[in-house]
Amino acid sequence: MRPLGVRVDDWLKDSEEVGPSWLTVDLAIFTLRDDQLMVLLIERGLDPFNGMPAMPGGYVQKDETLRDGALRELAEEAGIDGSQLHLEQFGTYADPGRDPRGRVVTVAYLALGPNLPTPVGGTDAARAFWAPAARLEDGALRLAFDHQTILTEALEEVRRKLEYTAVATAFCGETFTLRDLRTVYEVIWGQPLDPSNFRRKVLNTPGFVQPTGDQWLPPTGRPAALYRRGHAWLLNPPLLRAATSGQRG
Amino acid sequence: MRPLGVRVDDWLKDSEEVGPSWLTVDLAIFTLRDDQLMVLLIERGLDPFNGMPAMPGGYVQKDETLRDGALRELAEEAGIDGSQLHLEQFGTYADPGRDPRGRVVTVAYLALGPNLPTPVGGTDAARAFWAPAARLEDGALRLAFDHQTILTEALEEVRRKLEYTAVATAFCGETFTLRDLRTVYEVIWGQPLDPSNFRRKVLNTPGFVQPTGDQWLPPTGRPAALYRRGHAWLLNPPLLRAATSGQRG
DNA sequence: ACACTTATGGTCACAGCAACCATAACTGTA
DNA sequence: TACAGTTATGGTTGCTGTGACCATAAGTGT
Repeated sequence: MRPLGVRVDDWLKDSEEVGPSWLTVDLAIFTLRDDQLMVLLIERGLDPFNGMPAMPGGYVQKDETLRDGALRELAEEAGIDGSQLHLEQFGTYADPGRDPRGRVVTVAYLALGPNLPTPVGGTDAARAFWAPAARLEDGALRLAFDHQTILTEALEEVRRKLEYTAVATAFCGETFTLRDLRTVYEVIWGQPLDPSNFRRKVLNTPGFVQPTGDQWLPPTGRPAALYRRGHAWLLNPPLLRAATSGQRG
Repeated sequence: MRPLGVRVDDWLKDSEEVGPSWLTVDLAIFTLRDDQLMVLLIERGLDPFNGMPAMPGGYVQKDETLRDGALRELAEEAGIDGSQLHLEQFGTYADPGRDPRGRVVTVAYLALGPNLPTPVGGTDAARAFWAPAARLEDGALRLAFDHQTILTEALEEVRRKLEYTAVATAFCGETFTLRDLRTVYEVIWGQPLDPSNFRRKVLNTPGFVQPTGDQWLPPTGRPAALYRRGHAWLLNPPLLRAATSGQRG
């Protein structure tokens, strides 16, 4: 092992309480396929947890920002060009016991995109595949490290952000119909929405979507107007889920 | 320098692209004093940036969780017992150039509490003091590292969370009047709110606050009922700012 | 008794919403 | 061509929550 290439405080040098750590990014990549919310997993090709499913991710290189690292891993492990999709940091996990190799800090990123391609095998990962996001919560999936926790929290973050931000458009292509956008909400929230009311709310929210002027001809039915993302990120008013069951708080 | 005490992947060992990093937590500590939102700063006692104001924080120790590290720094540098206040991770900053000593990753925590005490000088910090949060945005303050960026983002996070969560109660004591709670919103949003309407919204939001049955006698005026925090965290419906000026999105 | 202050409660007009119905514009088939 | 089927779009109605504003309650000190 080579010595550390960093200078540290005098106090730090004398202390045995602080040690170096390894910095990684892990990606919670969600997309919509066949009207289902899917999450990208890889099968680990190395110990620890060899053979187990895990989040795509890897070490952040020297002189690389977290975001750049996330984009690189997105390309390497999932074959996805990240410049087209929504990438957002959402949490950092560093519990001492989370990785048997030592103190490994992972910064988790949310990556959302429209109908992403079937992933090619990456460089490190033995295999990459889409799994229904619902599997994360029914306990039918056992993941490496604390990735089960991370992905569950990522999923909840997506659901919540759908209400208050325009993040739903990240699941649509460059242009999309209101039907496409509504399907995003319906699939992720797991409940049908009234087309007419949805339309009114979206169009009355300034900056949510912009009409392109073009139309899309469905296989059957009336043509639908096409839209693209607006400039707004925070939705005001928010597009709230009906407070049907459960607690409201 | 002692060798690393961690095992790493074969791939990692061979690579010069990945190096160790140092893990710190930095704290954005906000409180209300004299009807002003204040942020806690320390004056650095060490290079780099010796003598400059900075966020309280420090290295995370081995076998310590991020949260425990944040709580320890809260006690060491600010003399604050963190068990009573709201502590929440909100972002991680790791740009290669952010610290001249090398790759230092900092996980930023939001710490919110009611009228916190004037800080005693900490162990590392030369001096700790409260500064008006408004100073963060008027450019009158120059902070060490990227702390200016971090604190500005923290402030925006607080403002936003006020709308959608019950975080405002974190700025109040164990029990509080609706006037106290309203003052939190008024100070942080910088706009007056109608007492009557505020009352109705808060009481109609299930789980936001619970009446204690006790009263508080102000120096003048009618006694006010006392409340404590409710069980709800997400507010439904949210307590939205009036969409007066500016963009709504 | 009175003014002063603050908490609490109510009214009213209006905006946004859910539920529902109606129409438009395309497809394919008899 | 006529028609059913399908989907997008548009409108109506009753209800709920909101902002602006007014009224009352319950303390203080003079």
